Order: sequence, then structure tokens, then C-alpha cells
Amino acid sequence: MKVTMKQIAKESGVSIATVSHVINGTKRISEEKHQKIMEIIKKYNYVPNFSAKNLRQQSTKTAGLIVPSFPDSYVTGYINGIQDRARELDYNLLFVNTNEDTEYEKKTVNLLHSKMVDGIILSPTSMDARYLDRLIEEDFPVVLISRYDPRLKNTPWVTPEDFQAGYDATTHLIQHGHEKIGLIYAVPNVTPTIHRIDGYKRALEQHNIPFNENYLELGYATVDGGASAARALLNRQPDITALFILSDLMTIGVISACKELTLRIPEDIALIGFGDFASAKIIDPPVTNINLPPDTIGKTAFDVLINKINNPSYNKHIQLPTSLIIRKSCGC
Amino acid sequence: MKVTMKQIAKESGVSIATVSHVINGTKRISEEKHQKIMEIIKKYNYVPNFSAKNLRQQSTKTAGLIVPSFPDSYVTGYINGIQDRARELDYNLLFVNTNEDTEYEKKTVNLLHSKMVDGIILSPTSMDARYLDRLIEEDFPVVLISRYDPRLKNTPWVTPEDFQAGYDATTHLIQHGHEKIGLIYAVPNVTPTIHRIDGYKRALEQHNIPFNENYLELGYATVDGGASAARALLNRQPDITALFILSDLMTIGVISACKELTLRIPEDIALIGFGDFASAKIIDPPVTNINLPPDTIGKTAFDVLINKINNPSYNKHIQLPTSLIIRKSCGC
DNA sequence: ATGAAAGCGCTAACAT
DNA sequence: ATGTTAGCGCTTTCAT
Repeated sequence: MKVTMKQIAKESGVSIATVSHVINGTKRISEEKHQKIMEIIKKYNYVPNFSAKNLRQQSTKTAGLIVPSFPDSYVTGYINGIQDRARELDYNLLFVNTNEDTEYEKKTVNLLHSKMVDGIILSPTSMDARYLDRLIEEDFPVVLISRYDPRLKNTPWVTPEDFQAGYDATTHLIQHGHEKIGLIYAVPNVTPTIHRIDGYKRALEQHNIPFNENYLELGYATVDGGASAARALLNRQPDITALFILSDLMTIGVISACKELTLRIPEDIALIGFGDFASAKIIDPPVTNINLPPDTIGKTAFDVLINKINNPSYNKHIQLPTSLIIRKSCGC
Repeated sequence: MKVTMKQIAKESGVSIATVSHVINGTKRISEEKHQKIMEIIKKYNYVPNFSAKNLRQQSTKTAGLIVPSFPDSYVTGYINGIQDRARELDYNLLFVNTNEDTEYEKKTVNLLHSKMVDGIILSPTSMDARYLDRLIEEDFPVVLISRYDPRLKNTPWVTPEDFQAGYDATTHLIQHGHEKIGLIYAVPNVTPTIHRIDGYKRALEQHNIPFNENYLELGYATVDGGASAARALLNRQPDITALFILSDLMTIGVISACKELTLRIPEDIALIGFGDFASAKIIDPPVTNINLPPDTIGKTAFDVLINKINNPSYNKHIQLPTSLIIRKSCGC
């Protein structure tokens, strides 16, 4: 059986309240008793029961983190950033991957809300996250990462500059002389996809290149998903000379597919990926990617959560700049 | 303020116990009251307070997961497997990355032990995990994943067949005619490293190739760490014709370094990595890897934890077979 | 400086 | 079938 404060108190010959004060430093206790109590605590390796503490204090020093997919270098990256920051601030992290399952997401949010955590960082599976309104009205701290629902009032979020990134990648391809630019995305109806496509459209428009709906292709956010999407798209639109891919695992699949189809990169088809990944520079050819700084995004999101916990009206919307990491696949 | 059972009871005109029974299905309650209570619950979107429930039941339906590093395709992979299984079994996961920091690991284990979780899955940073003895004696469920301390009594673990994998990779290289085989590892004094190196030695021995300590190199488990290690090793032992690398991020770094050094793979230097990663097949050349089935390892570890929770004397040691995924970097 | 005791929200044994 | 109540381990107010 685990040791409780009661037993520590008994063995130390003091009251349970005194033990509590020694542990939490909430009141001055005589040096003598302090020593004695600490000794017994050490002897039994006593650690306070968190459930009891939480129940009493209505706070858990743990944060929930709900991501829609995993692994993927971008998601993995911001998880890492969040974890680092949480650790620095002495918070724990309850981690859930919803696998793009909206119902499971709702269930999980409810569960974490039921006082298991002090707040949550969430990347919702769907554009419609209004089910959160109820919690937000109660001032339960929620911060959105990467994806957000603009209809949600009083809810901070942190994302990359998706519009700009889509614009930059497309412009770069256009500057290489491409006009028929395919785009492969993974999750429809979420802000990153929408904004990146908006950036893509804007770049085309500025160069008087007509937008063609058929150049867009939806794929699963996996290696195989990317490969299938590339095959389908290139089969339907053989005139495409460049591809812009919105997730790193798909980028890998697209490159595989191109190799199978004996399409040379970048000669036959130029390529820019989204989310820089470790092996990008040793792939043949090295792949040009948009880097969304995942680590910074994660750290920032956690800081925002802490602000939100301390101040329920905190409501910053933060967009972090991306950068185009130019290698060879774009034709440079 | 959050709604509690008390208020639900009051508003439904029943006792708090009846509400509890309706929620948990622990007793037959008349259809009429059942309906009424459910209605009120839905109206307030009531969810039981977990801390209270946990405190009462001494169980939390959440498991701790402590990994030593992140990201890395192998660790990421087993996290994913664990997460999937946990979800199937309706468990939550408290996730912590220790970043190979032993003190932080101890602190985290203590924290999770204090009744926040029903058990933990741990990949220890150090070979010496005897500090766990205390918890194990209390029958706190601990299962080790990937790495283990053989001195720990009554502690199940699940790992890949590291010895066999090291043996297989080395044998394959030997069959390609290599005798001067370098080995780059990341974490000394943990079972996977030790066993893989043992497998390597064994293969050499069987082919009457002398073991040379200088062919071993320690590097950080990152892309840059792999690159530096490769430069150092190849500089010291230019006679090396093949390399066996024990972690995927390092493998990527090693390939970069070889490219910088204008060493052709596999002609000048053959290569086998450990831990198959998504982009391995589109790297130039495609890289031959040992696949440790991370997903299976994760799922199995979670199942083992559940068994351990249900039966404190459960103590299986499970080794899962690996496979050599042959591509081009080995010279095939 | 220290202690007694109430109470956080829930479950479950017991009573009706 | 339903209700009463003790108590999980802790913090914290109020007495002393």
C-alpha cells in the first residue's frame, strides 16, 4: 500500500496539517519538526497523491494535447516543442492522437475537460469546432494549434503563415516558368489547407495564370496516399509540370510515384513540399520545402496556453513566418 | 462553475447515488428516473470529475509513457502503436520525453507513480534502472520497452531481437565481401546497443574476421550527430568499406556526410541502417534497413501493461523479430 | 507554531 | 428500487 500523509504525520508525531505545510512551504514550521518530517518522507519515499491534491485544488498542472495525426515531421516537431516548454514550466502532458476522427476528438475533449487537465492545446480535425463554445464560455482554457475555427470567440491560436507560404511556393514555381502547377492536399476544410490554396491561387492570379480546379488533388496524409494522389493527378492532367504538396509524408510518396512513372525531377516535374523533414537533403534530388518552424510553433502554443490559464480573456492570434528551403527538386 | 453530481441529483429529484448508478450502470434504475437523469445530464453536458473518481477508485484509466528521445521513426512508431492500443482499450496516455536525462526520468516516474496513472511503459535512459525496484516491490505496474535492465525482477519488457538484428545486418555486409565494417551507435550502456554490437561481433567471429574496437563510433542520435560521427570514424579508419548505423536520424546524417566526402554509396562505402523510415526508399541510393516493427512493439507493450495491471505477477519477456529490408545502400 | 476539522466530487456498502 | 453515508488523501480555515 502506498504511504499517505496521515501515516507520515503519525510517525512524525505531528498533525497532518503540519506535514502538508512542510511539503508545500505554506507556513513556517519549526526547524526541528521540519527535519523530522522530511526524514520520514524520505524514508518512505512519500509522494502526495495527485488525485487528492487535484480534487482539492481544482488544478492538475497537466495540459492536454490533442493532435489529428501522427507521425508527420511537422506534427512531431510541434509536439516536441510543446513537450520541451511544458517540461520547463513543470507541466505534464496528456497526449492524444485523434487520427482525424471528429467524434473521438469530442469525446477526448470532454474527458480532458472533466478536470483532468488545466487546459488543452488542440489541433481540430474539422473546420467546425463550435462544439468547443460551451467549454470556452466556461473559461476552460483552450488554444488551437495549426488549425483553427475563425468562428470561435475568445480562443487564441498559433499557426504558420499558411497563406504566405502557399503564395511563396507557387511564386517560386512560376518564376521557374511553370504555369500548370498541381497541388496535392490532405485534409479538406481546415484552415491550413484553405489558406495555402488561397496563397496558391493568389500567386497564379498575380501572374495571370488561370486557376484550374482539376489541378487540385486530395490524398491521404501518408506515403502511400501521396503516391496514389500523384498517380491519379498526373494521369488526369498529364500537362502538369510542377507539383506543390501540402504534407511531408505525401511528398515522399509523390517522389516514389514519380520514380515509378520514370518522371525526372525536376526536369519532367518540379516539386515543392510543405514541412521540411530530416531526409529532404539526401533524397534524389534534394527536396525544396516550405519550413513551418514546428518547434517554435509548439513552444509558442504552450506559452499561449499558460497565458490563457492565467488570464481567461487572453486572446492572441499568432502567425509564425515560414521559409522556403531551396534545394533541387524545384529546378533551382 | 462546473456541474457536479449533486446538482444533477437535485435537479432530477433523486439521490446522488442514483445518479452515480445511472452513469455507471452499476445498478438497475427505473426507466422513468433513468430518462429524467440522462436528460438533465445532457442539458448540462455533465461529465464526472476524474480526480474525484480516481481518488475514490484508486484507478485512473490512464497509463504513463516515458520515452528517452523524440522524434526518431522507431520511437515515433512505437508511440503510435501504444496510442492506438490505448485508445482501443479506452485508456489515456500521459506522455513524457526525458531527452535522455536520467534525473528527469526519475522525477517523472515518481510523479506518475503518485496515483496519476495505473501503470507506466518506460524506455529507460540508463542501463541501471534499479531505482524502480521500490515501485516494483509495491506492485506498481511497470513495463519496459526497447531497453531494459536485466537486474530488475518481476518486470516484463518487450524489445526487438537486437542481437539477431545486429548479427543479420553484419552477416549481410560480410556476404558482400566486407571485412572492415564500421558501426555507429548512439547510446552506450543500454541493452539495444549492447546486444546489437554483440550480434555484430558474433557475425565477425563466425567469419574469422577480427573485431576492432576502433571501428566503433559513438554519436549523438541526430542527423548532425550521425554526420559528425561518420566524419570522425572515416577519418580515423579510412580502410572501412561498410557502415552499420544504429539509429535512423544518424543514418540520414551519415549519408549526408558521405556525399560531402564524395564517397559513393555503396561502391566506396556500403551502408545498413537500423530502423526503417519513410523516405528510405527514395534516398539516393535507397537505404537498406533493419526494420524493428515499431507498431507491433508498441501495441504489444501496451497489452503487456494491461496484463501486468490485472496480474501483478505477470512477467513475460517478449522479443519481436526484425527483418532486413534490402535496398541498394548495402551493395545489393 | 500547531492542530482539528470541513469538504473537494465521487463510489459503494449498507439500510430501507 | 432508491437513499444515506463513510471515506478516498489532500488543503486550508479557524481555533488554540
